[in-house]
Amino acid sequence: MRQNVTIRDVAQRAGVSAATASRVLSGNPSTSASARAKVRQAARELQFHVNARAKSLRRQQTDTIGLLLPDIRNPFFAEIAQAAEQAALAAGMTTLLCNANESTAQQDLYLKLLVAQRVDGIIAAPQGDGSGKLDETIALGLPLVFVDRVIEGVDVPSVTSDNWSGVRQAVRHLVGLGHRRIGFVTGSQETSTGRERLQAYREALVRAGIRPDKTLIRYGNFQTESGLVAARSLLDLSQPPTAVIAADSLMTLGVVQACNELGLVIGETLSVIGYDDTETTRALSPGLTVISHDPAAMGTQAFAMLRDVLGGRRVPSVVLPVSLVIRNSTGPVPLVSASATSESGARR
Amino acid sequence: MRQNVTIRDVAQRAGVSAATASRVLSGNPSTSASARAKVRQAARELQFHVNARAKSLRRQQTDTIGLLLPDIRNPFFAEIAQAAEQAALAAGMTTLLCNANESTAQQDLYLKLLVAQRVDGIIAAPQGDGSGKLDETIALGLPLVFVDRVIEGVDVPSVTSDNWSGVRQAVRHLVGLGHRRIGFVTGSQETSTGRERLQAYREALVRAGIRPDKTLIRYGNFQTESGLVAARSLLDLSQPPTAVIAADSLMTLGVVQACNELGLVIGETLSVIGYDDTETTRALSPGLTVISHDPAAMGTQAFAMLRDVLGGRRVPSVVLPVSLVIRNSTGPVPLVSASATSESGARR
DNA sequence: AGCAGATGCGGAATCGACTGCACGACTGCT
DNA sequence: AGCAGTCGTGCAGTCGATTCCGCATCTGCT
Repeated sequence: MRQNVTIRDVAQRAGVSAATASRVLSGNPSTSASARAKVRQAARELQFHVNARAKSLRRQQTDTIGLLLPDIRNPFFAEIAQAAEQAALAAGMTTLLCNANESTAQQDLYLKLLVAQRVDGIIAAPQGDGSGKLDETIALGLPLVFVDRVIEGVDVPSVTSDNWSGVRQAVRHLVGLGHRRIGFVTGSQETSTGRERLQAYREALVRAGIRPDKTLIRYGNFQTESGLVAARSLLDLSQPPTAVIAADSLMTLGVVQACNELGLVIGETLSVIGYDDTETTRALSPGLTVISHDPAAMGTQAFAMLRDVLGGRRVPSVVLPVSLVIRNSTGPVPLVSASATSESGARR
Repeated sequence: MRQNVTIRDVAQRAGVSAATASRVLSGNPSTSASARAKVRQAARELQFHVNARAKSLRRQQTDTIGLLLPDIRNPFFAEIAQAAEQAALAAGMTTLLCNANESTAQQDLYLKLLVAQRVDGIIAAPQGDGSGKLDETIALGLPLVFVDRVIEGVDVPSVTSDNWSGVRQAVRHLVGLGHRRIGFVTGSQETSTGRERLQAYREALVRAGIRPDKTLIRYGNFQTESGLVAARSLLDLSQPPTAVIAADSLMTLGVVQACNELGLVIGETLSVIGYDDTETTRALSPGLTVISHDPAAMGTQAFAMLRDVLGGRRVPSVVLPVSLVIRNSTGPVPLVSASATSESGARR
């Protein structure tokens, strides 16, 4: 049998009661030096590892947080995960990773599981409108912090980044280069980021005196493949856009893949602005102009906020700034538009 | 107070004993239809969520696995994580994510934590030579499965991919194109993959009748930055290689970044072979020739193996095949070598 | 009617650690 | 010497769910 060593065994070997052993091992100061020495030694000899489940049953606190993310394969969320998890570790807390797979159903499944596990709190990049399990969880009073995404209308502190400003800067940059037909590949409208970025795109166009054109908008799902499909479809238009903005890192990759497929020269025949400045985007050539924010900071910050909530403090939401990193994937409008030369030209 | 609803409350409301309530909720067949109905209803009304910690204390089983990976930001490991975690979820098990940060010390910290949490088993991509906590954990008899990486000499089933064959194919491909000065950016020698791939590189060169040249080998740490530094240094040689192989996905990105920086045309002035066929590599242009394996399959397989171990079955290790995906980043040796034109030419 | 066997249920012990309470020993003061 | 206060310790109860054991009831058969 594995791991039967209980605190009682340690106590016995040390010649003290379990109560004393417990006090020594949990650093309770009212213990004698001799008891401390004997218990520590016994624990070492027996390779004692406290049973965290039993402990948390008694203490009514698990030192565990849930981290509910839509997709860990998305480098943006991977960064958040890494940062949050390292911060938790430093605070002596364990992280339960929950990968909702961009599915509200699976998110609900995981929320149930987190409640059952009696995690002390949850950091989530939520999905959906807050109906279902998410509302229930909030009603339960489980400490919760949103990261990146939010649910409108619920009172939960959040760390997000400034989607409006990011997209506005991107559109302004393109307009400044003379673009007027700007395509937009948006993410799931089930998410706040998906909605906000799309809205920001429309608004920024209007401000620039351009009437938003439905045919230039494509709805993706934050996955590479959807970006690829969206871009293909945009570029297949009889009047294709001269620039495309993608609203998330993976979809950005999809757009770039589509350009490569079609042999477009990014930054010349087509301008592209991506989302998230990841190691990937930095490896692309030509360098990608991106809306950049700081997922690691978001993760760290989210954990700090959760600790505050756990500590009973009231914390305000934070919106982190974003910046537009201009590289070589954006340029002036070509004299002849993207695929006018090849396909749609032939179509007339 | 949050979540005080215990099974006793449910039992009371349903007018039965806690024992019966427990039996109903855990699907024990010896319950009457009427008890089932009453208990289920009461549980629903009270929003009862079983306390998983209490349950596992009693059952001596936690339905939780530990997933110990070196770096979740590495897309390769993110894929493994996602696959393993989804498989666990489907089996009704929770995943504790442990990000060792490519550090043996942190790995040990996490192993301690996993033991304290009494996870049922661990899937790990281990680090180091097995001394320290890893050996202790094995000695404890905690079910363990290695994924991607192994520790030599310990008896733990593993899912790995065929590093030897992958690198051999890569070298052969380059030699076939006429390359004889082939640089190699290897990963941490603290890992089995780091060691095997380097060894395989040396061996493949010898087989091809080329004497391995120490000056063409650079030691990275599986991070992008190290690949960048390594590639810069290789390309800065007075006799730079005409081709470079990178031994992991992130370092591959680093190598590509270095080439972009120096303005080298990948596939012409320098041939590059990367590791792992991720969505990133597929977005690069020119398309990257890569040694490809299947992290998702590794993750799924690793979980399946762990279940077998948990079930007391004896499972053999598995080595998954790899393939060389040839794209456009590899080409014949240029007439004038990579930087001979620019730098080293000027140096003479 | 009488009996064996099946079935559903409740009481109580249990998993492992923590902690309130009480007690004995010791110190320092009057 | 006597007393109050401090300190270290152990006993036993508790957290919430599961499960062994035994009892009562019911069914079906002779």
